[in-house]
Amino acid sequence: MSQTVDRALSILPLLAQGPADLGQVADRLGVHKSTALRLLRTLHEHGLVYRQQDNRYRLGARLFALAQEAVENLDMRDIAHSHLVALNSQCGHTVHLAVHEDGEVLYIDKVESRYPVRMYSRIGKPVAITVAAVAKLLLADLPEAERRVLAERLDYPMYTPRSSPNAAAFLKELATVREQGWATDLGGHEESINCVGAPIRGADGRVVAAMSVSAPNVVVTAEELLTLLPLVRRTADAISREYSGNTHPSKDAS
Amino acid sequence: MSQTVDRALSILPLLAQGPADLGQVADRLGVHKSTALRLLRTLHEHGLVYRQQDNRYRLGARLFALAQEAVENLDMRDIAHSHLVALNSQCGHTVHLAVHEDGEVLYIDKVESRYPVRMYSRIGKPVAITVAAVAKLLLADLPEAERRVLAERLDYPMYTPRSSPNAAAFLKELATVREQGWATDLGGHEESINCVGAPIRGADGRVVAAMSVSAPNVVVTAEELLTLLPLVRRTADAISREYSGNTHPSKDAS
DNA sequence: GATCTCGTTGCACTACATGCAATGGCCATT
DNA sequence: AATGGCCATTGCATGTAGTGCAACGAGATC
Repeated sequence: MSQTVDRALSILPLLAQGPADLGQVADRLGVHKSTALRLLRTLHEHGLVYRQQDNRYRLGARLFALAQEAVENLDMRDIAHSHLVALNSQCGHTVHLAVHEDGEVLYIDKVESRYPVRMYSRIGKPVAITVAAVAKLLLADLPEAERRVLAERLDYPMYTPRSSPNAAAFLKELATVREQGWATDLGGHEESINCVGAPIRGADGRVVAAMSVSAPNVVVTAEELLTLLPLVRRTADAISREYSGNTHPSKDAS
Repeated sequence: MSQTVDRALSILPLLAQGPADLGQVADRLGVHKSTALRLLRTLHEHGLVYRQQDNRYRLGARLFALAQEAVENLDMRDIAHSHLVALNSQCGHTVHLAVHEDGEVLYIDKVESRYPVRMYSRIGKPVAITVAAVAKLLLADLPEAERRVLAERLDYPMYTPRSSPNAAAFLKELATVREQGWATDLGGHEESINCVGAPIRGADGRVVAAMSVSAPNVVVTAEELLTLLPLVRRTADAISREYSGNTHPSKDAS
């Protein structure tokens, strides 16, 4: 909508691939060097790009600060975290929390076996949207039309023989998930990893987040993991209730 | 330099504090609502902001993706990582790698005791620049003038009684570090945590990064930790050599 | 059902971003 | 050393594109 801003922001994914000098940026943007220079300067002032000694530009530190702050200020993460930790201490396995956003699914919290460390290492990396239990939960709740469009748009990489191979199979899987109110990923992403997940709903009943418990085959079989389902669902429901209670607690803060 | 982009980018830190609606954004930007709308739309198209159901905006997923990619593409991190892991496996303690960028110091890698997991949890959070060993190393190598200006600009929070209290003390500390070629943080940030660090230098001898080993008092005393200094320095030097060898290995990649 | 609030849109205006061409610094080549 | 080429930088004239205004519409509130 805004040409100038559009151009400036297009520089970021470009630099994400690696450092580039002024000429390269100008070329790939299709603008004059002086224009590119101005845009880069503005990005630099805001700390989004950094200029290294050789005059090449790369992404800047402020980007991390923003990403960090963004995650920490998510209401959902705040509310859910203690529940996730509690669940983890009961079952010992890795617990994930994820949300859906514009066709992508991303983890916003993770509690790893025994080490209650917020690991953001996965954040930003696209979740395997066609196979992850949390992804199925989040997409299963989309309106029919939106779901179909999204399903057609996706790629269906065969991580393992059990990965959803195409849109039709995926939509069928989503229908099942929608019906039963929970989801699994039994070796669909990595052969030896199984997950059980449950949806977290807002006050209006729509799915706003999803959580899952993951464990490798060598620790517990898929059947054993499934016995955790009631516990997972109870945790998810508890988070749902707490979230519905105070969705916008800090609305007055200005 | 570019007004439009400047305004658009100013929205990001604003949203980092929490979700805001169109009116709030327009007010805090000092522009008309229609203008703010256009900027937000552009940011939205690039995935940097997300529009939630209640029409409030918050930071978007693409931000995480960018931050993630940025870290993974750092030459220094690539080169250093295996060395850090090796050091960790020898001494068992937490190992940090940090760089300096526009007056901020940030961790770009971390290897935690026994769990060779890339933890980005600290990335973005400002390093305690007045006390951390890696910060001292990076700032000590700045040109005289720049160092003074920066030192004056900083805040000097007293995390513990041993924190640098003011610019004068800090500059003196930096002089020492510069002289001896290594640095410590003995309970300056957290009472019970000690660190030893060494600089990583580019081909021209300038400090381009810094690394440190951290351990709590209860595991090893400060004296014992200091015995690791030769090992730390050797590791840092090894990284320096490797880095100097091929600073820009992928320059031909279009 | 009326009123208020907030997001949205079309439009006229001019401020601002753009491309050009010229300058200067840096490195490599002879 | 001197020269030529490359690249970042800058001032300026042009006109495009961003801006604010005002009117519209949807949704909530009483």
